[in-house]
Amino acid sequence: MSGLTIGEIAARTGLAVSAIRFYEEHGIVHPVRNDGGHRRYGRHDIRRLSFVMAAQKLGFPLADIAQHLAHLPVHKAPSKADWTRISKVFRHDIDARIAALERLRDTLDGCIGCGCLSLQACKLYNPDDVKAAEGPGPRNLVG
Amino acid sequence: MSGLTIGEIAARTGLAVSAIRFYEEHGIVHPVRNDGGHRRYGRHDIRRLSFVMAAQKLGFPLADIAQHLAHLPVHKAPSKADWTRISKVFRHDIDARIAALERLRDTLDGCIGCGCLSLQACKLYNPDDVKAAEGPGPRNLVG
DNA sequence: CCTTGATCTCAAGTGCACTTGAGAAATGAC
DNA sequence: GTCATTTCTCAAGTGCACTTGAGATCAAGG
Repeated sequence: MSGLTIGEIAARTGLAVSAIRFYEEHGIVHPVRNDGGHRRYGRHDIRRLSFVMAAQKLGFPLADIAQHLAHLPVHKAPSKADWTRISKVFRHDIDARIAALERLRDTLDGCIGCGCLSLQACKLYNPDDVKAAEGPGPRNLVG
Repeated sequence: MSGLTIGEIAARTGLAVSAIRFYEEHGIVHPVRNDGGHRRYGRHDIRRLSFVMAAQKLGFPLADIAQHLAHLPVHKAPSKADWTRISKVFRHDIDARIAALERLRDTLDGCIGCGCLSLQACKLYNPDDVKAAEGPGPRNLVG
């Protein structure tokens, strides 16, 4: 029970080996080393990395995610309370995100009606409504 | 009625002058030049740029946005049909995004219940559910 | 052993979306 | 006509999130 290799972790999470090493540099995982200097991971690291992937999809920058994870125990499984606390932060953010998208959707519905021909009235142009659409700031949703 | 300067466009959209020039390089706006070689924009360019800002918040990469805008007339206001078509694409994407977030939220609710202590059962870890959360891939939502 | 494949470190490169800087020319109020 | 402000071009730099490459070492099956 010496732990999982980086390759096994990569296979289980779907991440690239290079990405996992990169995450280590940024304090997201903290593998121990075996006699040969190779990284050995615990099962809880899979969950940390899964959390990172989920959080990234939500638009959190890595630094923020690392910040959250810094509150979890490093080498053992976090307690139920630990995860519950973090999950609630997520839950809150997701709710806000959904609300923002719904506002944007309603705004767009208005635009479809008006054809966006009126610059003064256009809700897409209107700063307040653009602000209401605040949310991600993403990268590649359409692939 | 010689058109708006880049500074005026920047003021009206909230974008940096450098960003607007950058967008021109990427085919998003097509200002004309005055005798001195300075860019002159039309009012419709404000709307094009507002569209870009909204689309970026939704996670569209610039190249895709430019692709969409390529279907609008360059130097005059687009027709109602033009905007309606584009708005519908947006509407579709927003609906999908909301659905994905709702799925993720439900998943998280499950995790709060279970405390994410079971690796096998954890929905955040479960590949299918992670896939269900597919969506953005953002940058900076928390600021 | 031997060899094949995984892993190691460290430096450099990539892609996106811009920003910054330098030096020159145009604009616009006085 | 003067002068601060704005704009111009073009090259280079920035930040994030990684990937790629080079050269060396470790691990494990036959």
